[in-house]
Amino acid sequence: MSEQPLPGHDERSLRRPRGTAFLLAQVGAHAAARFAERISELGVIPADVGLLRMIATQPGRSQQSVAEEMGVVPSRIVALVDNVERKGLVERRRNPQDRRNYELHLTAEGSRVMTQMRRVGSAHEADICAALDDNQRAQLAGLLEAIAVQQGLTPGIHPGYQQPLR
Amino acid sequence: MSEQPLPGHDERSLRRPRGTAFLLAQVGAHAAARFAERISELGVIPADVGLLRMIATQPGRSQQSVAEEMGVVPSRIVALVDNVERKGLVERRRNPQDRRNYELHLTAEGSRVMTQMRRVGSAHEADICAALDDNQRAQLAGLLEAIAVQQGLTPGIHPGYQQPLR
DNA sequence: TATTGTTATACTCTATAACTATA
DNA sequence: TATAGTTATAGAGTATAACAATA
Repeated sequence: MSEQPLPGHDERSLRRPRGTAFLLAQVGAHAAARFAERISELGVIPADVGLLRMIATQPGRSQQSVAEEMGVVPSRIVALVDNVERKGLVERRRNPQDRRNYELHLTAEGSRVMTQMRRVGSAHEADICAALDDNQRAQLAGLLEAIAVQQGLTPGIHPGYQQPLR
Repeated sequence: MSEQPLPGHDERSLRRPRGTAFLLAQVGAHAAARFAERISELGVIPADVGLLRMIATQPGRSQQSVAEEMGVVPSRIVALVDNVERKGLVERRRNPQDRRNYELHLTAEGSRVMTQMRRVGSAHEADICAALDDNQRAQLAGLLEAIAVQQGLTPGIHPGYQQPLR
């Protein structure tokens, strides 16, 4: 093959063509994967985190309201809640006013996990940004924030997990 | 909906706790999703892209070598190659020297798609970075590059697609 | 015996739609 | 009839391990 005189050592030319958007996706996926790794020590998975946070922020919410905010179909919430309920982090309480729906509440254990999650989050933050000084971290946050706003991203929601990627 | 005391207007307090790492994952996932959307017009999916690029860069590679570089199991490459072969973008040619393996080559159509992919990539880049001026884009690229290097990420490889996220 | 690629199998994740129980 | 939640089903994606052909 005469078209590739340099089989593997031209990393410079391999790296340059990739733009900022690719780098963003790559580093973002890495950050998400490392986060998943870290929280696995708490016995939870990324899919649990958003749900737990929503319940912590607004205890007593219904599954429907969670589904709507997450942008997923209600039947999926069933499995999600089953998951965290099985782990003893959340309980379903019948709403006495309208016995069709449940109120979702954190258990004591669930609250404990949420507290630990904040510690894990800080450690994760420090890990991912280890290459940057304080000034650079603020810069990065500002740039990302600008993109997020301009792209119309919802502040707390990570859409990555329900994307088909087909 | 009889919502909680502060249904949605405490976005500030919802946004702040999320650190730079979360923002990175969120924006990165968004960039990946938008990219997937764009290339779907070319009839390819993100999983195809890395493979096509590797074959374009080093025509004639074997499935094994691709599997190794991608960090996935060889049996998965079978389905991946089946995919792009079915689309008429890649062909398997028996290696006459060692008939156990295949040489992977782009077809004419495959080359055409790769060319269009570069255009799509530029448009995508412009879209994602629309909020930033040239100076800021360079800044962002530099910061991300620093993180990527420090975290030991392989330049051309996007690990996000094979992560279980459990 | 080792290597390249393939197939068989099983498991997870997810969406759709039918179903139940309450209203 | 409408709504909250559930279950049944089917389809995609993926990993593991057994397998065939070739070396």
